[in-house]
Amino acid sequence: MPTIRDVARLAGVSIATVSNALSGGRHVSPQVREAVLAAVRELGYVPNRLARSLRNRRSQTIGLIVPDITNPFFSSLVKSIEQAARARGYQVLLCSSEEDALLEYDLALALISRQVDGMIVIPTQDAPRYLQRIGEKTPVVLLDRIGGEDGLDRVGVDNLQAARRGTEYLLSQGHRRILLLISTLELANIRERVEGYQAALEAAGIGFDERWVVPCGRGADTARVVEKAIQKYRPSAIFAATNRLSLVAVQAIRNLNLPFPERISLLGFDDFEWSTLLQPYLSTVRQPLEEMGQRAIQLLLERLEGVRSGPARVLLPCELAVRESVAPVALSMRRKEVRSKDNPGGSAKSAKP
Amino acid sequence: MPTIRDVARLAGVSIATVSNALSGGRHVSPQVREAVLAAVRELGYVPNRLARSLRNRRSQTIGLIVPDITNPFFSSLVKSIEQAARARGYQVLLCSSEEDALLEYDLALALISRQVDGMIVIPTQDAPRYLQRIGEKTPVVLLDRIGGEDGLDRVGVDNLQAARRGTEYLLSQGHRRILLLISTLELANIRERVEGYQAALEAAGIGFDERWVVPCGRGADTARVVEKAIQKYRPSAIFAATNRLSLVAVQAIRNLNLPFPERISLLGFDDFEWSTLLQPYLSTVRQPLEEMGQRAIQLLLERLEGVRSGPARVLLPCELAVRESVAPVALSMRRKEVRSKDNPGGSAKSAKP
DNA sequence: ATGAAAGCGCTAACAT
DNA sequence: ATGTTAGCGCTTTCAT
Repeated sequence: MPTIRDVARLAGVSIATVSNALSGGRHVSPQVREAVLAAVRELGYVPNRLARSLRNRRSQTIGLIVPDITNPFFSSLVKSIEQAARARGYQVLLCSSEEDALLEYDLALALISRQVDGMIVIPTQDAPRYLQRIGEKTPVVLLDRIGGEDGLDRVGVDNLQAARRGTEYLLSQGHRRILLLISTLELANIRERVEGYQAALEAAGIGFDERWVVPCGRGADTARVVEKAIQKYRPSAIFAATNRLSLVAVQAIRNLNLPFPERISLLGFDDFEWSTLLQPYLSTVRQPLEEMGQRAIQLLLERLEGVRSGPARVLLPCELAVRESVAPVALSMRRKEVRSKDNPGGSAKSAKP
Repeated sequence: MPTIRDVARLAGVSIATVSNALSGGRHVSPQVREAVLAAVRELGYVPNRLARSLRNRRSQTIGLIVPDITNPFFSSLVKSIEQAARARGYQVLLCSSEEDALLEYDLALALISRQVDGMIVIPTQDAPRYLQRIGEKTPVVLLDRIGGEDGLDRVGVDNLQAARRGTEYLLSQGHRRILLLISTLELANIRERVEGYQAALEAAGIGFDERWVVPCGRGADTARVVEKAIQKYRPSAIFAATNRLSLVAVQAIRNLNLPFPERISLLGFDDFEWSTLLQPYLSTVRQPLEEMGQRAIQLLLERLEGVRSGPARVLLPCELAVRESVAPVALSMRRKEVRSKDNPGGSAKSAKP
């Protein structure tokens, strides 16, 4: 690989001049500049960023860790972050932690080791301690999974409001028996969605029963879990708190051969392109991916440029994407509901056919 | 950020000893080693990889460029590559070219600039010239889109055989009117799939008509294009040569309100998890993602370790994933087919109810 | 407008 | 078993 010295020699100038001709540090006469560029072309010279960053103590690079690059929610977020970063002259080093806290830690250290100027992290767990430590020395922005307390900048959505809104929508369609599918209660994100669900139910005068909140975990057999819950509680609607869970819910509904959406409605969380495979088209609570990415970059760059010192918190609202997977509850269902034993809200003012 | 000097000072040893204690270049007495590690912990020292790579002239890093990280086919490939690389002690720098040849070029230079030891590229176009030039100095392995001629290592699937196999399967189900959906003929990958389709048809004594090969491009309105083709040619089956096109095909079929798969069958290319949203479950020609990733890494490391000098070519076979989206062609269809005017194979021995 | 030289943090060759 | 030092490729003073 040719170095700056080779270019200098070929162009008949000093290495300082080459550096300045290329990076524009100071004035270089047009003829010399041309000679340098010609030498660069002839040699196929590409500056060594490692050396440059080492010298500058700045890499113009930010790290990005996401839990699973295979999940369209995260990969869309990645896309918006990369675009925003590129527009501001930064490159991003992208890592996937495979939802593995240990790997995530290793990746974070690897990024530090590569001298990133800052990093954006969607952690596998809320507010990992190691990230706080890193955050004391290197700017860190937490994204999406922003539960827990620490002094880090964070960008996420208002999960409580979003889930409440989604649940209210289901209620407005006459649903009273609403199953909530969640991944795990370990993430504050998810807990807030449960709270939103609960708040909406209670505001509607319907009791909240935590048994109707079904943790599905990550196992391969989660569809079975959902099927059992459906059989046990006979919901008229399912609210899937995660895009993966929409998938699982669909499988369960099909396995049980329930008319969909006539007999059972489904509302998802997170929008994703490939969901159009589903018929009826999936209605979802949509997160503002584009804006989340942009705000994360913005916060990080503010830090890098020393504009701000106190931690910032950005909470974005979600909106409802109403499509076809939620149907008004059937009258027959409502009647049944009143008689039902294990209906948490059966006694309320819900059913009046 | 603490440096190796800080650690040396705190531990009361020389920087060489710190280096050796950490990287294990030569023997260090247990006590000294402990002192060094203690100092490392106390300072929160993380070695500077930039400096290390600069000095070593080796980064233990490989670059990976994929056309679109959002596409599950590519992101799954990424996953398998990262795993294989990690297992061999390499880190990967992942880039998405957004199907943009110019951006791809920039990214490749950026990787060179970061002194990657080699790179794996799924190019946006076949055998880009710039990659050949890079390949003369830095090991490059072409993946998936391996058309064109140059001296680079390549790993891909046997597209001709795969498409032929898929088409034969459709034929075996009685289909004679098979529409082939492709993205663009610019990729050899796709051209080979067309050839495979053609070969299968001709082997079955059915004429090949290039009008039945529908280029869908990347536009937003590709579903309309497919709808029109369906209305014009009235196929009994669609073979989507790309996972994205399976999506488009499904939309078109629905918009046309055709009984699926009874009236029209669909065979996809590339398997992907989220396809289970589709009912009936999508049958596909499945590419061996795992193995493709592993072989790519293997080829690259062989180069890096100088085991091999001539270019290698790995062609992997695909297998059929038979599920539900392909139905035997209905008898009524076969009759209709014989009368049809624009049926490319109508005159052949195809229909004999 | 240009050149010479120091030094970013690290490893390895040469010391002892 | 450990220390000293040159140098990886670059930018940036300090010269001229």
